[in-house]
Amino acid sequence: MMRSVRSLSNNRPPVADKREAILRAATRVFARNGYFNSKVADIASAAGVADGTVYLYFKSKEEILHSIFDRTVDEAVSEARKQLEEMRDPREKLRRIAHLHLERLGADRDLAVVFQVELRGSTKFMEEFSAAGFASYLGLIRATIEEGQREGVFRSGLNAKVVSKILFGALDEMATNWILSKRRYKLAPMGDQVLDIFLNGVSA
Amino acid sequence: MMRSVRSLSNNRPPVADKREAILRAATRVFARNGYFNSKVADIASAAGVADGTVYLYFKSKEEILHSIFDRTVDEAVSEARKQLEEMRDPREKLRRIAHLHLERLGADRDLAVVFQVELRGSTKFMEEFSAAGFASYLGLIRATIEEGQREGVFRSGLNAKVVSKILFGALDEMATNWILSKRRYKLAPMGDQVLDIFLNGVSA
Amino acid sequence: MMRSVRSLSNNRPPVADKREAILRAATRVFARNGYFNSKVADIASAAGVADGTVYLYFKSKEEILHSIFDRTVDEAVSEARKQLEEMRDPREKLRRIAHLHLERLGADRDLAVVFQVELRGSTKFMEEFSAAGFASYLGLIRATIEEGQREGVFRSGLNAKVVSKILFGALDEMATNWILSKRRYKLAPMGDQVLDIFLNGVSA
Amino acid sequence: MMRSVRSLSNNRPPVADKREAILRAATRVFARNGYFNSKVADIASAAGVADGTVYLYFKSKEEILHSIFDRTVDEAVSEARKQLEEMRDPREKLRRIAHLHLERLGADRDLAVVFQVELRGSTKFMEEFSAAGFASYLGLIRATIEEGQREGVFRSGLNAKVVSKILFGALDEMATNWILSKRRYKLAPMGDQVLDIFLNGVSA
DNA sequence: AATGAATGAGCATTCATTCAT
DNA sequence: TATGAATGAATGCTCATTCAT
Repeated sequence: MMRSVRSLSNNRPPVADKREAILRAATRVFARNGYFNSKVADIASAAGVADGTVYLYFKSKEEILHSIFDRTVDEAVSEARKQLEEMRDPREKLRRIAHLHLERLGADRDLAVVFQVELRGSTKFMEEFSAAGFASYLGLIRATIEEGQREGVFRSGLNAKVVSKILFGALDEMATNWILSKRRYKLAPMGDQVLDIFLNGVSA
Repeated sequence: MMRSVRSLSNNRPPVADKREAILRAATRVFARNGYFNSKVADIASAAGVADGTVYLYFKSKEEILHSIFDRTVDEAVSEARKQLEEMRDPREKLRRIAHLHLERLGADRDLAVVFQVELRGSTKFMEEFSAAGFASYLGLIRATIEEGQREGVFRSGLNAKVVSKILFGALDEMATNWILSKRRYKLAPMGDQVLDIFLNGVSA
Repeated sequence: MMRSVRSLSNNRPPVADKREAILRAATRVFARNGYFNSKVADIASAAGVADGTVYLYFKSKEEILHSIFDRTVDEAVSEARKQLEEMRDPREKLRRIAHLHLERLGADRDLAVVFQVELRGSTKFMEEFSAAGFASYLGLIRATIEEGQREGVFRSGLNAKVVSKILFGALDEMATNWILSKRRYKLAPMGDQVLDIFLNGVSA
Repeated sequence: MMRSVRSLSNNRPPVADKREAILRAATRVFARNGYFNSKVADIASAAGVADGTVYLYFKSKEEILHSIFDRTVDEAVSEARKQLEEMRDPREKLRRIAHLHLERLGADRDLAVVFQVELRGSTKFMEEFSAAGFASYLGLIRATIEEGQREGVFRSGLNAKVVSKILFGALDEMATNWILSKRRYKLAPMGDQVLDIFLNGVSA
């Protein structure tokens, strides 16, 4: 009986706890030193575990980087999907996507650095990156644009795939510049200026 | 004797020759293996010089990467400035900038890979990157936009700095996607689609 | 309840069971991967116990190797002693020793690999090896030879100690070659050829 | 001209010198600590070179061990071949082989330890070992025995292959015991006792 | 007794950089 | 200028062993 109670309340802590701690520590360490200059030992000590423990949860240093990406994109996509469900206006949907995008990165500078800088540093990763979650994220934008085209809100002559990249690229650049800027400002509001121009540009 | 003949018939300064050869070799090597996985010995052998010779022209491996960037941006900016001089319409100027941007990267895939992928992999570099030539490039776009605003062609309510980043971000994303895509297509024409939306979006 | 039932129906001491299982598993694992490349975790899983359990029966990985040796030599020596008791002719005794020696190794290739290869890889072990059971094994041979000398069957001018090493070395080489050979043949019969020459060589 | 003179007198020193030094140092280090417990850093420092230098001459730690073996066996075989050339009596030839065998190992205890102990510690190596130089060494003994059989000096009923292993095994055991023994004695003279019995055993 | 998660010491190898020639 | 042999600092990962449960 004790066991079943414990099982319910204490099922993943020992595992999930450490995995989480390592992921969080790695985000911090990668953001500060860069992926290649970060030592696994740094991550371990930042996470409060022994070096070897890292390898109980991740196969390699590279897998840690991948996991940060995967987890974040998965969360972002599913959160966005959920919020978009109850919305109708494609313009509003794009605004929401942009807002969520910048909000999430703006809320965690370390995560933003990893996404905007560290994840870009290898073609190999960029390719997998492109193949996996990134595609589903771009697909979300694209579907909304096509939806708007069907509804006659956006110009139908545009290539939705290219258009979605334009929006993504603009948002991505906002995030990158925000990271590099010394002056601190809020990232999320930049989305409005991007959307203003973008929607104006694509509207029918 | 062979040597003296070669000296006579070969007017290019041997120094510039080798510097150039190393830079070109490094672009190729970085593009294929990634910066961190590229060995200085690989670059040297690809350039046809001894390992140590690399250090007669560059202080370090990192400086080679910087030099690739600097040389290209300097050329790009001065070429753009030259061409823009004889133009009046801000819209046409932006079209020209976009075209030159994508034309240059589209003409040299290795260079494009270095610019879109390898140069992004370190915050440190991104910061210097931002500080140096990149700023002057963004400044070029920004000046053109402000010019358009003064002439009443572009909406005056827009923040020219942000607007220039949006355009850059969109073009940048086109370049990155082009590199990662397996299907081969021409990069430069993508500029038209970007400009269509962008100009539509910012026009008064 | 299950447990008590199992306890009742299972007369073999659980301790000896596991110790045996670990020893057997280790012989297999060492033979296949070599001592240094074998992980304690492999042995544990091959034995069907948890990693930590191994340390309830053995102080260290090295002690497992020693135990394999000790158990086998002890068995071999006592079995040989027992069989020799009822024999008189020193020549027949040596034949029996050789036969038992090769029979035992020939019956268990994994054990043979551990004896002929893995046990040789450390001076430290070789020294203890020499000191312990090995000495008693060589002593058995030597005593038989001295016996033969006293009886006038073997030449009395020979140094029994050296002679016993010669016989052991020849048998040992048969075993090593048998392991390394790709072609499968029976090991035990090789003993006859060794004894033929050996006895011929030492006979008075 | 200078060059050709230098080439003649100074062709390998810088290379051969260091390769030699590393090989010698490795023999010493392996003999004292065992192969698996020897660090490449130990070998390097014992050889008076930097760690990295070791890898300019050897691909890996394992290759160093192989090289020690190869060099020694090659030398031993060619030296033996040379000396046997001018001899006729097969019995004398075997005496010479045994003498050279034990003489060489007896003259360099470290080398002997590597040969008798360290080289035995891995099936993988033992197999290559068997395949390469070792085979040619055994072949030398075997050829001499067959020669003796043709001349009617040795019993023709014996399997020369097995007989050669018996002799090798006996000599090998002398060497191993010599290493393990605390009491210091000369190794080479043991060969006479082995040959006494062996020749007696195989003679027609 | 048994478990297996956690530990952390240990190490072969790489490679940017130097410098004697 | 050019060379390339030599350097040695740097680190991801393994795995024997421990110990709380």
